Amino acid sequence: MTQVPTTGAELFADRKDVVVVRVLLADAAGAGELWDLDREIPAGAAVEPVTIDSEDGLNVLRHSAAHVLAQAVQQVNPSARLGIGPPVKDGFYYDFDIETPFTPEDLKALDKAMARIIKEGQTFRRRVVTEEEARAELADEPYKLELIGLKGGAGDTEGADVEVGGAELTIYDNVRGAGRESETVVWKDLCRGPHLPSTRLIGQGVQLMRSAAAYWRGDQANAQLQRVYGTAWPSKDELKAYLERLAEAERRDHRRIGTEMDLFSFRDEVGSGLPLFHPKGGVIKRVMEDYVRQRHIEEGFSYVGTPHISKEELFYTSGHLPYYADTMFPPLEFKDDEGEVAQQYRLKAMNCPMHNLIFSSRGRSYRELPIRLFEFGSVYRYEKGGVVQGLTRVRGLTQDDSHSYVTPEQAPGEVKHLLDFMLSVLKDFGLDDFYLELSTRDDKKKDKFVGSDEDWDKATAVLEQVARESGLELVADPGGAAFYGPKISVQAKDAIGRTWQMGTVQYDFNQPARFGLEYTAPDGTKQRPVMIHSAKFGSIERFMGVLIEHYAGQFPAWLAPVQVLAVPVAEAFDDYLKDVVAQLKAAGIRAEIDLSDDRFGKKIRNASKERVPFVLIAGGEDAEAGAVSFRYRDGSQENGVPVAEAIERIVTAVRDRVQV
RNA sequence: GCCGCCUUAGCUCAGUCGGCAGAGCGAUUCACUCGUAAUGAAUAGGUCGUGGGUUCGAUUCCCACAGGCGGCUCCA
Repeated sequence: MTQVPTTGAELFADRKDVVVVRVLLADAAGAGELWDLDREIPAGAAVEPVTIDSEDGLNVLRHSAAHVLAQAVQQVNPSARLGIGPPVKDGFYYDFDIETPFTPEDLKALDKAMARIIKEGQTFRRRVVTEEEARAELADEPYKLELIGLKGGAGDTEGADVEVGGAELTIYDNVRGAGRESETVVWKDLCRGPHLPSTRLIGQGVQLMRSAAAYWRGDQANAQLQRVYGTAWPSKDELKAYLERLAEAERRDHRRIGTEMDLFSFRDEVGSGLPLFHPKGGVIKRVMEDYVRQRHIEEGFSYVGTPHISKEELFYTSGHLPYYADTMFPPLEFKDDEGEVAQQYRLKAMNCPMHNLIFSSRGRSYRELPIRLFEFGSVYRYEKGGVVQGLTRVRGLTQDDSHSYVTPEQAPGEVKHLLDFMLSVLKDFGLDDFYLELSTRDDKKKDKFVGSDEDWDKATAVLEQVARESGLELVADPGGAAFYGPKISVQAKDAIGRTWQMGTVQYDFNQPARFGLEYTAPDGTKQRPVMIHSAKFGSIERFMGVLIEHYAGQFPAWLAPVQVLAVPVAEAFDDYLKDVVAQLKAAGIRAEIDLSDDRFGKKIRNASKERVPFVLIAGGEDAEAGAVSFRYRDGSQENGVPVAEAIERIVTAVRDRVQV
């Protein structure tokens, strides 16, 4: 508790790592606010130091860095108009309205200009202004004026609250030579703050990364601004560590590894977003499918099959076409004798309508429920040109898609069943760090969603309850629901900490009504089932991409395209290893032998580049002992393992799906 | 779909300020090759993404389209 008016700077004069303070006024509740160090703190307030390496401190650092970027941009190009400049994960950005987009050379020049401002040690000085004053001072900054007009409602625009989110409007002056006779304000910006006391504290952990266009206030209908992204860290070493993490992510990029390991390709001749799986990628895909199919059957699902195309009326019945016409491939038209279009077919973008028809193919009894239909459904979605990306966003994909038809009473139990099942499947593939996202309807845009308020509330409540009972972290995603119902999606963290959206469970009260689905209840009345959609890993293509990056191509043996590569030390041992490989193949192992005329060292190098889990080597010592030597992907080795034991060890590792 | 950048051999990339196109890896052939990440030599391989335009001449300059990369918007 403070006794007399003071400042954060005075309170923590001996703490160089304190960059702002968290202040809770005497009569206020909540977590308090972040304040600049030089702001006067009234008596009775609770004050906590905030250090630069804390989450709050990093955000302040990055926000201040964004300001220096904006100052540098206007220094170089005074006609650049300012958008917003918030901190984001690992860094910051700032949007500018500028005549010509930034080039990489521009970014280098801006990096230098920022370094000069940082080195100079300018002071960030907070100043409260009235709306009229702010409008007068920022007359040349149309975007800032717009934000002032939005004050209060600015929460709708991501990042805008860092400019005008506070209770009062403030402008930050960047002061050169503060406290001296010669002090001058060299730049200013509308900003909520807080900031570091001095630009000098930004230090050398800052680097501009790239520039790209971004719509003003995130709306496609608005002007496009030029956004500059930067990263900022408390020290140069942390910056280097971050850049190394980016480099590691690039080395793991499934597009690069897919080419290196000859797993798949995309060809202009076929079209954007339509992958071709090569033999080795085909092995991975097939193993994934075989395993997931078996698990579904064990969990009470029936494997079904449906066509890739259908008359388009089906998608009007389901309700998809009016909502998603622009992401479905255009129709295939059949003409009659007069040349008039007599029938249009569509590639399917979802499997549910077909499964509904299987349900309705005959009368259904309550005794049959739940009916669980499952298939690897190939669907085609005409994703917009700019969003197609590797295997993670494609135009032709295979969903491990299921639809459970249940009574309303059975619905909560089935949602739980599906969620547990999905998590256990993902764990078997080596992902075990999850959180859940609950996507709900946007109440302001009800026309984008079909169904009554009661249905939505009920469905959302069922999903939310099951999600909470899972014990996993639950994140809200308002407005993210499908048009026909809310969904839970599973987000999984990979080996280097990135999160990926995996499968979903969706509650659908809409399609059963549109398709007139019904079952006969015990009392003889016709009742409407609830339908629950679920894809366990979303799409096989995306999941394979995620697995490639998660494992950096070093798959556990059960998924590896080649599980064993035998490498003879010299030609004399070819026959010995051929026999071992034959035994492995007989045991169901994908084993190959390197009979090329490369020298031994080169064969080891090749095996290493192929990321084969087990490299088996045999030379004179091994052959005499009836043994082989193991070489693993980390370079470790184990010599003289008897052949029978080696085979047993490999078979066990594959069966138990363990990483080696 | 929008903005910017990019597209040269199977892969990774040089290069041509408009005048017959290059390297490394990979492939093929030959020789060599007994212990844990590159043996050597030779050979083959390219209408420089596609289509138009400008020009005596275009891989190079201009336009359109396709594909890719990074963002934005979107993602049943």
